[in-house]
Amino acid sequence: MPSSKTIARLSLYRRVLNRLLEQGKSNVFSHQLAQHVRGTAAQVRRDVMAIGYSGSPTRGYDIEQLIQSIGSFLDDPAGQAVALVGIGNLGRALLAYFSGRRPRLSIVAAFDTDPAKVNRVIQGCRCYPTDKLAEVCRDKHITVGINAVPAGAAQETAEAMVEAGIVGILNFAPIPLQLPDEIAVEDMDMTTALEMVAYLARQKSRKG
Amino acid sequence: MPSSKTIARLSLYRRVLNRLLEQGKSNVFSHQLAQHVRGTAAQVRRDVMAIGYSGSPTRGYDIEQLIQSIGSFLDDPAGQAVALVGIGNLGRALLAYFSGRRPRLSIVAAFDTDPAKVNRVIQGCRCYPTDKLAEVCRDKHITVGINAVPAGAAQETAEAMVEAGIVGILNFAPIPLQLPDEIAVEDMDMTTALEMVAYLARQKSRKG
DNA sequence: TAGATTGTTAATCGATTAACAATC
DNA sequence: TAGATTGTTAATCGATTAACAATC
Repeated sequence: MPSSKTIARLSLYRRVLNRLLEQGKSNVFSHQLAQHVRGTAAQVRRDVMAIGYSGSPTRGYDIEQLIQSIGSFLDDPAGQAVALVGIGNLGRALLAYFSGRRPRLSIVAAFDTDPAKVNRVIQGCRCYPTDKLAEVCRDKHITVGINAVPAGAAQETAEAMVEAGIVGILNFAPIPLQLPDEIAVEDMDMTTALEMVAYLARQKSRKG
Repeated sequence: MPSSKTIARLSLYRRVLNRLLEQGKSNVFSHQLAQHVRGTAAQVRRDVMAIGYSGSPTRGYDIEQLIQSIGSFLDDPAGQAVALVGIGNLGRALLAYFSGRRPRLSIVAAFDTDPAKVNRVIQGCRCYPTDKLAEVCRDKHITVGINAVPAGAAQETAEAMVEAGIVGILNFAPIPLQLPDEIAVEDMDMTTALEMVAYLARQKSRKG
């Protein structure tokens, strides 16, 4: 049972490895991979060991095999269906990112309360009215949700998601949701991230 | 010199405190604030101590004073101007979030290579062609940038930002940027976040 | 005063770093 | 074989937790 940080790094490794594969490379050393992800070689080795894959002292890691190891660790073999709630600008950007791109983890339904937005197909994804959430989630076996509604509606939307059987929520609302502990919540806090980068930028420019 | 995690938590505390203030509350105990941010009371007390503010044993923290303490710690008194590069769906969502909302940290210019998008005003923010980046950043004293361009253009865009004098970048590209250490970079990795929430959801539903 | 909370110190826990033997 | 890298173990570092005195 690796830590959630290890999970996050594995996800990133996989994307970098896929790009290296596209560039025609077949193997990679821990320090090379570390450089691409702004990490350390020891960290990479620990993470790879955690999923039970082994490298070779002279060739490092076989990229294709490592990608497959990460996949069999991170991905649900049966696939996981994702619901997006909130079809504003952010929602549409998320549809472009996650609709139909990856077979094992893909947005299969979008929801909004605005009647003008429903019953359309955006980025290949069908849009439904939010009050059909429970019904559609049941029919499509959706277990993961993305909450991209305005701040004021975020808490009640999240509760409706839980009601609909969703057990993991990617949350874009600027304030943490109050949900039962059985629900996995990951906050994408853009305000905090911007304030942090602004603070760190000021510290850096003071030094330099 | 608090850790970057402390910085992130302070940013979140401030938003929660502002909402409590709107609800008419004037003071808050560490465990109450902790509950709102899914943290611990001890953590809250440590963070507050780190910025030199003190509470009272009987009344906890004065909300208005604590907000002000956090502000004088996090915010640049002179304000920091932010540039957004990439006016797609994501960029427009970011403009809605960050354009003109907060006087001390606000997007003051947006950039895109698409001629159809420039020389307009979106969410009160003027749009420029990307090749004017250096010029506009100099004129408007911009030190912070948001990178919201498509993945393929992310690295060269980030380099142009650095060239233009930007020292802190909020990055939405799915692969880490290769930049000098003097630049503060914060990654908003939506792919990792979604994969992580999907993984954790599966673990939770296995248990339950 | 009694009671709950705060700030502070000591103990614990986990993660990172460093050192080293094993391997191709 | 020589050399660089891997996997493993011990040492260090930092952060969290627990215990306690100070305070309103």
